[in-house]
Amino acid sequence: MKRTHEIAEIPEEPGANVRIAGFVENIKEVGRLLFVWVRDRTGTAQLTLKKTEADEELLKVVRSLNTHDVVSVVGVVPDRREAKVGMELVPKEIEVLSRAERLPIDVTGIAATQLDTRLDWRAIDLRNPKNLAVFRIQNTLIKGMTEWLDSHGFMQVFTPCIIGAPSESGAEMFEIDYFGKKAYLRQDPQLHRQLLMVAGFDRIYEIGPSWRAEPSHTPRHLCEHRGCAVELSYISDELDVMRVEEQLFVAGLKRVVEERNREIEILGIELEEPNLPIPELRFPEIYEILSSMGKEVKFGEDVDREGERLLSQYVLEKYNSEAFFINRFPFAVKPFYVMRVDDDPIWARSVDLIYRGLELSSGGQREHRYEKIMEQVRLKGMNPETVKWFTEFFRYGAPPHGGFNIGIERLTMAVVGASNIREVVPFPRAPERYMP
RNA sequence: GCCUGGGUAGUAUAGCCAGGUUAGUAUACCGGCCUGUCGAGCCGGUGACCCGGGUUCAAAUCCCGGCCCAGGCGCCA
Repeated sequence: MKRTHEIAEIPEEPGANVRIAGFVENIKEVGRLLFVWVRDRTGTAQLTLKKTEADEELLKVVRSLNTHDVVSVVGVVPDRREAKVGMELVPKEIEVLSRAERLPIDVTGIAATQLDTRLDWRAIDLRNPKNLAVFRIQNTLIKGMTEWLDSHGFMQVFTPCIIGAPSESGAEMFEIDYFGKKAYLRQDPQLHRQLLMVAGFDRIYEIGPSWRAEPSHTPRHLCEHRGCAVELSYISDELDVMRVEEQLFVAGLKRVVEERNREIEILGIELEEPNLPIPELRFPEIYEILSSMGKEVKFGEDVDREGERLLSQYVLEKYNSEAFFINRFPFAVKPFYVMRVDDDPIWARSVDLIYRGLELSSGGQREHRYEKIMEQVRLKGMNPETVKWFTEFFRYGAPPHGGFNIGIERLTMAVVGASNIREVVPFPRAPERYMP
């Protein structure tokens, strides 16, 4: 191997011999001394050479170094550590594994490069330790969530990404050629998850991508995003779904608070687990709340972005919570498969989770009664034939069920305080970007 | 898709409204100096007006078209 230790693992004892490897971060010459900073994913080490004492060959190598060259270094831990950047080593041997030209972007933050240019050079941009911190946090969120799901009886499954019929909702789908026939990339795995409830799988989750062919030019939309989608059976109503969702959500955040102090510090963010239960606001009361805040929304209509922000503010002031549920959306603005409130059917048992002013998920209770589903297909003005592949199954027994899909990038974005969702995707897909 | 703003060295910006000598600055890069730097410092150097058309004696600057970006809205995860 080209190394014996990652940089953070370099032992403290003077005289210890190690071999590390990483990118050259900086080279400085001060008087009779030469400093080389080498960084790997765990941290930075400073190589210190005294020009008067160092080996000629070694000096030659050091003088030839450029920042971002990839090197492997054999070195010794010195008696006295004076470097403030991290570990210090006296190098004995430096092997250059790869040479770097001048970087096309700034990764230090001194002349910070704009996001779009950074994304052109993403693999290099991702060398910025702040970016690594973002993905470590994302990884920890997912770990916290999947461990919670696994330990609460949920089974991970994978439903198809390629689907044969355009789905129910209004979102545009990417069309693909499927052996000469039209097929589509799913815009949500939700209908197939419901079919697994019909199958009696009972409690499932899926982490996977969805695609939207919407030319959305906003800091919070992607054409390709990933969700943690959960579906469960034998619920009494949508409140059972909310209780699962909030525990899952907190399990992810808790894990980050517990394990990612260093990354939280690198990013300079603040993070607290929300208290449970997460407050719930319902239609039509929401109209009154907004009205009291000076915003009038017509009865039966959805709230817009401004309304969403006002509700976030309301919840923060009244409940001191950064997260809240919106429940009982107007059926008019929701797809055919949601369950309406039987004795007040203009409202649906349809739930969004909002966190730090951002919509993280949609979900709720689904309609499992065949006649009701067909009635709602008609109410939405859909051709029953196009959804028959889905609806037919409900003639043969379906448990009451519900679920939700938490947008992983949205969640990550809110947690790390990113101003653009593309920051939290290694290689984001947006209307004008599909490379690299 | 609509609205607003923008595109100047590798990167980030000033200049544009009131068109006119070598297009300023920071950083990166190259060279030099400096007995411990840690966003090191100091000196010197290389390096740029998005593309196409138009107005004009003269265009980075004004006009038209295109491409691209940011933000807001819509839609949503």
